[in-house]
Amino acid sequence: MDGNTSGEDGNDIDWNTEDELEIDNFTLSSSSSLTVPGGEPVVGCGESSSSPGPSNSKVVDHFIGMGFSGKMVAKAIQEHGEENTDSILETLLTYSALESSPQAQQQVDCNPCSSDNEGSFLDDFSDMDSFSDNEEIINPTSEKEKKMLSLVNMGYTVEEASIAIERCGLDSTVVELTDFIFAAQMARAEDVNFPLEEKPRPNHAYKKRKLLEYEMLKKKRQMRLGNQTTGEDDETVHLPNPMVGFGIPSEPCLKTQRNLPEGARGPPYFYYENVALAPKGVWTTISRFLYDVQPEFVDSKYFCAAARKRGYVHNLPLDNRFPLIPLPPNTIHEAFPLTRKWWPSWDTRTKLNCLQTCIASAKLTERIRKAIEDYDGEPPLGVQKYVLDECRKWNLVWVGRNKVAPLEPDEVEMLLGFPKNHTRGISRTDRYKSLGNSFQVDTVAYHLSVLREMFPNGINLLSLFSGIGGAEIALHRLGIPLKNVVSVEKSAVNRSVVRSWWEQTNQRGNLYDLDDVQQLNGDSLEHYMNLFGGFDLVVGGSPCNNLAGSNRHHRDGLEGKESSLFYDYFRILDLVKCIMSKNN
DNA sequence: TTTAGGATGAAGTCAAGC
DNA sequence: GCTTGACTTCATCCTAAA
Repeated sequence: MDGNTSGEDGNDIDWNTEDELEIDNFTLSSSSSLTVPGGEPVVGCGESSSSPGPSNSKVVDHFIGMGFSGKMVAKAIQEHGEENTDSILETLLTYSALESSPQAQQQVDCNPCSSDNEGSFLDDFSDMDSFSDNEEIINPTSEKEKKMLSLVNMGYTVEEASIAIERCGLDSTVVELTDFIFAAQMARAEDVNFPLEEKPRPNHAYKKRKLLEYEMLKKKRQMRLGNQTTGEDDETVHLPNPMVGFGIPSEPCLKTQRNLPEGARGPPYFYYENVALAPKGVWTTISRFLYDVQPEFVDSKYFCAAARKRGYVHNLPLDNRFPLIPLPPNTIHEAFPLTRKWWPSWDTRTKLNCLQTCIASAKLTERIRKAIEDYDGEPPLGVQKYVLDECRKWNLVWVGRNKVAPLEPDEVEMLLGFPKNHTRGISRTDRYKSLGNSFQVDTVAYHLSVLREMFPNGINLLSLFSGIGGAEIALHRLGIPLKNVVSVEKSAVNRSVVRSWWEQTNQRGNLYDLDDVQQLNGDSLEHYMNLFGGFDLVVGGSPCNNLAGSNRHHRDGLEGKESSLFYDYFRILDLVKCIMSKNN
């Protein structure tokens, strides 16, 4: 398969449903003709009331007779006048539906994209602005109602929508209104005194906009799955024991075939990574968003001398995987033979624990030295336990008599499969941090190895949360030419590491490095995809800060400040799938 | 301002024992 | 089945020194 060609797997996917439009157009009345971002009018599909408006109380009786409350009917008539029965009915149906079940009104087929609608991408909220503007032109008398509909369609209550419009003004865009509501919601959630009168600060606007995207994505997901997802958030994804995924080099044939859900089939191939030991429900959510693909949980201790329990969600084939050669050292003593001389018999470790972003201090190693130096032979069991606990916790190795030490950065590089001195040149603290947040290259390469036969002429890669380029290095070491790489990484230090590696390895392709996944929208993606014909692979390991057990302060799950960027991975992947589907 | 050191547990998995 | 304890965890915040 050529790098620029699309696979056939995705051809049977129904890409044609007007998903975004269905999300936006919650209205139940056929009388509602709205203009969408692409400029095409969309007509609702519900029943309409086209009968001429009867006069006075007959209108009230008419709607009360249909089952609406008198109060609701009066309010609707007050808003639209007795003659405008279509609008009255539309409002009544909306209010009624919202009172019963807002979610129930969104039972629509929600395909990931609208292939006929130019520019109608989920991330592009300027579309929503224009949506409002167009409404204003078409039907200025119902502007408030339409804006309320847009807001309640996003999951806000009628009360929240009404207050937002009242406080921000009728001229406000939908985005401004949602920003306002989010500011209030966040303030309530954090129990912070955030007066409703206070307009959201500009520097918070983008964050709240992201949260809006997240809410919409969640709804989109719920709609796609229908009632199946209701109440299933606590469903636990069980971790395999042993954690060997679908196979490891020493046991490669555990599973070679699987039936991917239809929505997961490429193009492009995708590969997502995060910590396996995340709070309950996280992997269920990740799996649901990523097209119901079951995660592959792998501990990198089966690939190298250090544990690294990670979950990988991908749509790659499973057969004919092969490991990177040479195989990395598999035990501590193989990796660090000089430690063997000083290693006490009562330290039975053969593997290191997970390599993290911080290391033990010199004072701790000094305390350990003092704790054991008084004993000529083996220290008492209590001392042994203290020392072993600290050694396991901080991944200490024996470097002298009674002397333990943390791993040096270049040793961490080696264990994780990076080239020697890959991160050299940045501060020691940054090296540990960047390495601790990176892929284990051999593990990732084993999964990606199936791409080598498919892309002999090279690959176009979209690398999100690139870090220090673990995915790029894995592909390079696999012998897969990197034709075009769009690498998105927030840290300038990490970007410089990847750029330096790119130049030192004499890559013939093109590296485009960007700094913020949140600013990667449909337009920029289309730009790059038109430039070189689409992406073959979308890789990303979004921040784990709020998922990792080591985080004592903000282990907030996928709703955490950093870890919520997972939804940007999904958003961008979904956009790429949409654009590629549209272009084929 | 940058860098490094030190103090700070909870949440979850797993195996053993009952 | 349940309980218990051992074990593990891509970290954050504050302070001091350079």
